[in-house]
Amino acid sequence: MRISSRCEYGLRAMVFLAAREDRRPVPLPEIAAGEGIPAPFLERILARLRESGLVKATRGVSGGYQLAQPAGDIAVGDVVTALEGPLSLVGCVPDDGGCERAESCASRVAWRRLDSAISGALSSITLEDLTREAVPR
Amino acid sequence: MRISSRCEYGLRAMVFLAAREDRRPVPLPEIAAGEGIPAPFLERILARLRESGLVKATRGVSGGYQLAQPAGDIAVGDVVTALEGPLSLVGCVPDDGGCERAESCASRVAWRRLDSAISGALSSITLEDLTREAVPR
DNA sequence: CTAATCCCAACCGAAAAGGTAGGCATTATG
DNA sequence: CATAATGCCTACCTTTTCGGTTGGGATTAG
Repeated sequence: MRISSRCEYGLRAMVFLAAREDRRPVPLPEIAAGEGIPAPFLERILARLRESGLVKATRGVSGGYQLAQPAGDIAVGDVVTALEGPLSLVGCVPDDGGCERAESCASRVAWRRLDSAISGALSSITLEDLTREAVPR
Repeated sequence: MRISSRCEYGLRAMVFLAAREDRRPVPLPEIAAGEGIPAPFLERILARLRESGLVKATRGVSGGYQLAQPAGDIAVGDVVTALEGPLSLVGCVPDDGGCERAESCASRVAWRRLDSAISGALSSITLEDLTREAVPR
């Protein structure tokens, strides 16, 4: 089980934006260079984040991207969900997807516990938390 | 983030074996039919589980598969790891993979916490736990 | 006007997922 | 010994996803 590059890059970009205390838009090439992410790829990642309402973009000269909400209001899980789609480990978690065995399925118990462990971890960490923990160089 | 069918099937098969209190080998077609898994696919899944020492196989007539260890000694994480490979969310978790930013990387903090949440959940549930929780029909 | 910037659609190669087909090796049982 | 049930193995196939590129268009500050 591996986090996709898309998701990894996306979180890095969000943290990068969160670390910019000045609230002016940051141009994409600057994020890409700062984080070592291929620019065209990052562009599509930011498009998804924008569609999910996590960042807002300003076009034209001196435009760029900013967080759409305070860093403390954006959880890591919001970023992951925006980029990976809804977190669903198996078809029957969290909702039984029409599988008639679901109620008596022992395996499902395991996936549900895993699901809540993941959801808990991802929703409890905000971008603000991460910028505080980063060691400045 | 989704569990692969391979992994889902694998856990179901393991629980199926664990539920067999009689310790005689269970033929593959019986597992496949009982769990609704394509037999040739299940065969390759069981091969991996055997290579990892989680099940043992007996060939020939009246052969089949059995758990290689008591159900209480096999954690769900063992099954997942056997089928999915080592659980590594990103290249730098749990070990920095030569990334010189790793020490000061804010995102890594998030992945590490997620990693420990997942590892904790997967290692704390055994097959025995699951067979106890299953609702018999 | 022009250069910087975001926006968008199409394409591409590689890998993995999910599954199938067919044949070989082993062994309990009659 | 013959046979049928079983596990073991290799190769193949189709579809989807991943990671990324190309090329062009729309917007806007200076």
